[in-house]
Amino acid sequence: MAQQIKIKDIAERAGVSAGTVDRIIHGRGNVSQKNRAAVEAVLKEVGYRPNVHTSAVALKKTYRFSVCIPLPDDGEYWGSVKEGIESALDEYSDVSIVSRYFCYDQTDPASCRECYDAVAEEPSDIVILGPTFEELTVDLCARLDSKGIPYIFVDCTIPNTRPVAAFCADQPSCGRLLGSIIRMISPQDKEVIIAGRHRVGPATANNTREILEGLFRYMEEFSDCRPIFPTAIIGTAKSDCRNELELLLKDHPDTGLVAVINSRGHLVADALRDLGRKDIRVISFDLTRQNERCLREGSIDLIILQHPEMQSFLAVKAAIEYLIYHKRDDDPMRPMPIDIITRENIPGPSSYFNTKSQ
Amino acid sequence: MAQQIKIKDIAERAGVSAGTVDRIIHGRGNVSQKNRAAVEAVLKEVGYRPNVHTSAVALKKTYRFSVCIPLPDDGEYWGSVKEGIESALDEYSDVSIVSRYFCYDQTDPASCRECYDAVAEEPSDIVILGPTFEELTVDLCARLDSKGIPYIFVDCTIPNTRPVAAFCADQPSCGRLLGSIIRMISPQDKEVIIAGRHRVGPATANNTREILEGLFRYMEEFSDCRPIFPTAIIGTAKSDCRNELELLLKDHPDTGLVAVINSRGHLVADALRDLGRKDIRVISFDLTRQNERCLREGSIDLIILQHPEMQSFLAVKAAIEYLIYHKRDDDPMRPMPIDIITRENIPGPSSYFNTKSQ
DNA sequence: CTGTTAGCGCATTCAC
DNA sequence: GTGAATGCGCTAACAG
Repeated sequence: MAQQIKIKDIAERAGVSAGTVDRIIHGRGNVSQKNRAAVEAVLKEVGYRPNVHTSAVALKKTYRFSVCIPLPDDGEYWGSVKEGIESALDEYSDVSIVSRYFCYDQTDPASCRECYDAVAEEPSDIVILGPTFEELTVDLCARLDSKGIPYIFVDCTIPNTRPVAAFCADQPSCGRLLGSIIRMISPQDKEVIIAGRHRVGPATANNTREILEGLFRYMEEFSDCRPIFPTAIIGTAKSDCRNELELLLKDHPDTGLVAVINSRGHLVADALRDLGRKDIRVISFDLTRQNERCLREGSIDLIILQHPEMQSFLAVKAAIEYLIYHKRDDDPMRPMPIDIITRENIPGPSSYFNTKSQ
Repeated sequence: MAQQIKIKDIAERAGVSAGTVDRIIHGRGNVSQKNRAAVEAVLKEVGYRPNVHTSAVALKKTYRFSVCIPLPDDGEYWGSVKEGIESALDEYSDVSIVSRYFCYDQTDPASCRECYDAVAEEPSDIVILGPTFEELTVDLCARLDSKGIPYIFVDCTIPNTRPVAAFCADQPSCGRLLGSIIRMISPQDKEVIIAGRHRVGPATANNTREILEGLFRYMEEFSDCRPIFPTAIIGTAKSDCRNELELLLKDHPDTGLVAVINSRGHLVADALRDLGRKDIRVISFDLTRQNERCLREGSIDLIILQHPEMQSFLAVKAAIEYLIYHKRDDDPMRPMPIDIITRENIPGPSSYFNTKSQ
């Protein structure tokens, strides 16, 4: 197929040695203007693509990956992120990587700051970053930039940073998608409750806000469904959720659908079950273990999913490609798919990209 | 991380040379019982995993891939399959592969037979097979088996064959999924039309039949929606579709939804538009270019999608892994995800697995 | 049957 | 500043 042209070939064409070509390719300096020009001409002409395998073989360097994400609870969102990372490290076990996790409490800016400080001090070759607090992250990225440490975002991206890549779903689209689903499945003449607390203040992540923005914009365009009540009923504790929900339903007995804009749909589903309201449909984000259970039980109807394990898998892959040959795109954004999951198409346990054996 | 143990190490441990170990790993014979036992013991103990890169480097063999699929029209289903293959060949351009396509008319058994004959004669290292006609495929596979040529299925699997792997979505689940969507979005007190011709006879592919089976089984379980009319209105020609649809709607004016069980949803959508029936919702399978247009226009509401380009991408990947080191699983099935696509989550043009550059 | 050896393409070190 | 030389881990050909 393609890719037959070797470094030696272009060396020959340019009338230099392989070593010189290599120096130019890797921008390692110590090359005369004349040779540089000659080689670059050939390089441009032939469209050289290095052989991944031989590079990897020759480069016996061990790369230091720092992974900085919120605490990954098993079966929860960030747990899936971690799984994707592990699975990629396994898939690419032929490149020598040592990974180190730095995890913070995503509800606690202080914890995040502390964690970020550690990351900034760590001598990493690359950082994979699942950001929550915007300002802190901008700060961390500036520090990494100044130390020349590249970083890759998963889950969401942060303005005013310079990541190598960012793997995240478009949040406003998620909101619009939610809107369109609501329009489609909301029982006629019923009210809809939008549930999920939107943390406020400068320390907040964008995702929830962007989802809501997308949703509301969509709802303005298609104003053919009953009024919507943005509320904040989802506390961490089960009882809170149930009580708030009960109060709300007293005011709005004609509710036909609850849309949860975070991963806590299972709390709502269970609360509704306890309240004996089987007639109310539930939509949630994220296929956490609890949500999957509710989906199977039928107490959650739909899940909107932005494959976290795929995002992190691809992040590791991109990191490797960046490090081995300096693959850098102008636009770091890697738009990730958004899926709709029902009981009938729950994805299997093994991620798609991994073959089964081992 | 893992993968530090080299072939040389295990040779040392077993008290033999690297060459012997290699012979055993590759089942190339010419090894004494004693040495074989010793090496296999060590092998099992240490859980050796060969280094992909060095294998690929050392093996400068050029692999011959034969791809045998229905004619890939641009923007249609099998066009996506081809795209996935090309994209994988590009991704793995560092292994030397020559690919050759053998395409047949999926509506014509004679064409398929002829094509299969050519494939059976071709000296391939591996065959990637998108089957349509069951009996012919069983026959081809038997011939490939007898010649020792491995094969991998995409899109669907065929009983009584021995593929290395099979990348396909579970069709009955697709049917059940369709059922659940119908239940969710079908307007109350409206009828539902199931559209799509189910070719009959021994030469038929399974997919459509299995989808229908899944759908009907699901509908039996949840009999809370209005009667369904399995019909066969979708001809190849536009005018046929429109006429048949018009007749049908005369008998069933109260139709609220048409579910198309193949990729021809756009024909129905356009026909409904021509008939001025904007009130009828449309679901279809497969995100072909035409269907994507209708989705954007709003004339198709939902698409059920079984990422054809992902299936074929993974098929090529599996083929490479199988050839380079004889990775073979007991169960060839690789269940593929099924997605629900609306206007708001149409996947981007670049497939997920490929990074953008080059 | 078995050990030894050459070489895959590239990155890097070391003489020149 | 530059070319030649070495080795990464593995495969396959070759010599015993």
